[in-house]
Amino acid sequence: MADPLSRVFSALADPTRRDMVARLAAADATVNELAEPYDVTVQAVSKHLKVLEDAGLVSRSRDAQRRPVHLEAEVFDLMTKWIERYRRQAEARYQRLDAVLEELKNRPTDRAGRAARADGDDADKGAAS
Amino acid sequence: MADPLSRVFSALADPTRRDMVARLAAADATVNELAEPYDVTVQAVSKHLKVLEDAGLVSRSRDAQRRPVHLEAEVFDLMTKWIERYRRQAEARYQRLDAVLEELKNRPTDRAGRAARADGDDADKGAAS
DNA sequence: CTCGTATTCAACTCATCGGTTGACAAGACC
DNA sequence: GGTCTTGTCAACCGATGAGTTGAATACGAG
Repeated sequence: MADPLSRVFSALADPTRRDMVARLAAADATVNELAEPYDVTVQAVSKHLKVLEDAGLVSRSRDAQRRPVHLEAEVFDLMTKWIERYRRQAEARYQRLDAVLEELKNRPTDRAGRAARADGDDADKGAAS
Repeated sequence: MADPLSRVFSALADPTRRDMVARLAAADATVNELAEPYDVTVQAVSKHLKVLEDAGLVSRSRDAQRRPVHLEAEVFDLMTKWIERYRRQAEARYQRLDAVLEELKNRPTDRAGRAARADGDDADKGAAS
């Protein structure tokens, strides 16, 4: 799964990982500190951190044998941008719903869907698996 | 995987699904229309739609044997709220980084991480797997 | 050098995911 | 009533994910 957006979304699709991010938003922490509240092994948490790190959500520095984990908030922008784009688009479409209905009335032989098309903006194309 | 947030994130973790959402933002579409650009079977696309529907991102009405698919933009808010919350928190923390460093200087015997803690806001708690 | 602590690596299990093929249900069309 | 179209359901397959245990690495403290 190469693309960054997929990595970020799927990293946050796990409640444990989301909780870690929430805690890291408050303060940096070591692996052991992070692991403490959950009843899974430290190894499992280490794996979760690797996922978050691969997604760019988190970075680790080095302090003796400790590896403090730090939240990288910038990556959030990647998601918010994607989301906001299509949310706005969908909402705009909702706003002019009456206009669409109007156009459908004018061509009753045509099937739905087709009519409203053609203003399509096909970003993210070719990203299909 | 019960919780709604996980469902939404993981639904959007797939590029094909994300592309469908992008196209649905422009216009409603039938399953076959949606399937056309991808070189997978219609059944696969039907499955993808089920995932999106379970996440609440999409709804289907009935028009004879067709099932027009419609994007439900409201669910996006769930994500944006979550994201914005922790992004803001993390950025605020970044802003007052110098203050934190100051405090660390005052207690040089204490280990990092510990010091910055205790202002923690532990939302989403109990959501851990 | 040895010991304890913090973290990761390796190998394994089990469940879920994305995809397939094949059969089936529901309507429109003749 | 047949048949074509649209869509879903069921069973299966290979890959990946989240978890485990057990061993290895890296470093600081005696």
